[in-house]
Amino acid sequence: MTNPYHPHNHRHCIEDALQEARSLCKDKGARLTPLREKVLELVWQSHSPIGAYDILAELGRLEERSAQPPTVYRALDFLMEHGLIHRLSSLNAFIGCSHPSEQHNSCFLICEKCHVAQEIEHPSIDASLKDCAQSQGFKIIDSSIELTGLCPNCVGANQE
Amino acid sequence: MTNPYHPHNHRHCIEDALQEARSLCKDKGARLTPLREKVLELVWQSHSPIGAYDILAELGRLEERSAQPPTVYRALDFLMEHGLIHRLSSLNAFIGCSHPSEQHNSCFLICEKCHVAQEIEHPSIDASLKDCAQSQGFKIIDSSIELTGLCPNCVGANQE
DNA sequence: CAAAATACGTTATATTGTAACAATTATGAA
DNA sequence: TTCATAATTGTTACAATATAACGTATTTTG
Ligand SMILES: [Zn+2]
Ligand SMILES: [Zn+2]
Ligand SMILES: [Zn+2]
Ligand SMILES: [Zn+2]
Repeated sequence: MTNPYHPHNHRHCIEDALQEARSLCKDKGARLTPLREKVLELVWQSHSPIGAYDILAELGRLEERSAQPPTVYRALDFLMEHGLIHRLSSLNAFIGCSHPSEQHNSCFLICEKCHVAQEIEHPSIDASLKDCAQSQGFKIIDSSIELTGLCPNCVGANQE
Repeated sequence: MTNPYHPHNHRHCIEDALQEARSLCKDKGARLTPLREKVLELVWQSHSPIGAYDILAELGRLEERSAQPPTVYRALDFLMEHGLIHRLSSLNAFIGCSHPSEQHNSCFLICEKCHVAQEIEHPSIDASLKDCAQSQGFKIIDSSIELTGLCPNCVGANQE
């Protein structure tokens, strides 16, 4: 998996994500329409979360007739339902899922400076959360784990 | 600490929270004005998160001249700055902090059915998050950990 | 007291997200 | 194919959450 903090040919990230999405949707009989695919591509345009209205603006730049909010939100809903993107509630923004084919609870490290959000997977986090919830008799249905701070690239850099 | 899922005299929760807030603010030289205290009291009116506009409505019911959004948001900002309340970004809502005098990362169990949100603290969660971030070279500044599901009270109850 | 800082009031507006219904397109059975 | 149905998208209007900007009042400090 590509490290989002290092320079890399990001077209590969996009192409891989689109390819995997097509494959997953085909398997599930879900219709990844051109609009939905376009929105997914825009979400993947960087490793930073993007807002719904930014996606809307990008769509507007591309098409002659500009789309309306429900169009974008519906596409985002579809993509979330099928695990292709995640919503970061602390930012009201969306980001591509780095491993949509595996069932997982998402956990993000969000850099305050460069805005890269890395999805991490660490069994110990899942385990400790599950333990803790279980000890309270709480049944987890969904989780939102978002850690904000400084990524390895930015933690050393002097604040300007 | 009172268990929010069990029936209890909630006035005690409110009074304790207000008392501790007064004491903490006094120590820090922070001004817990009547307005800020009133908002804190409204946040503590239950163990469920409350939205800013619900607080606004409550204020409107109580005072003759109804307050405006900035008034409420400023009070909420103050209360957050001093660790007296937390914001649950997955709900766009606010809840009283159960242990404002201790430095901590908040972690919430939010019941989808009864809407009670319990703040939990478990060293193993903090440890695993810190470990995980550290292994990536990421410096955590703030965390938002919100687990949604069914609380012990509701997990057994039949869905109506 | 006067000056400065802080808090609050007020108006307007930005940002994010949905409800409702119409038009279109894809799907699948007859 | 052809019609009926379901799914998707378009469109309008609006709800819900949050903030900018500026003026007024209050508190603090010298
Ligand atoms: Zn990339
Ligand atoms: Zn960074
Ligand atoms: Zn209580
Ligand atoms: Zn419950």
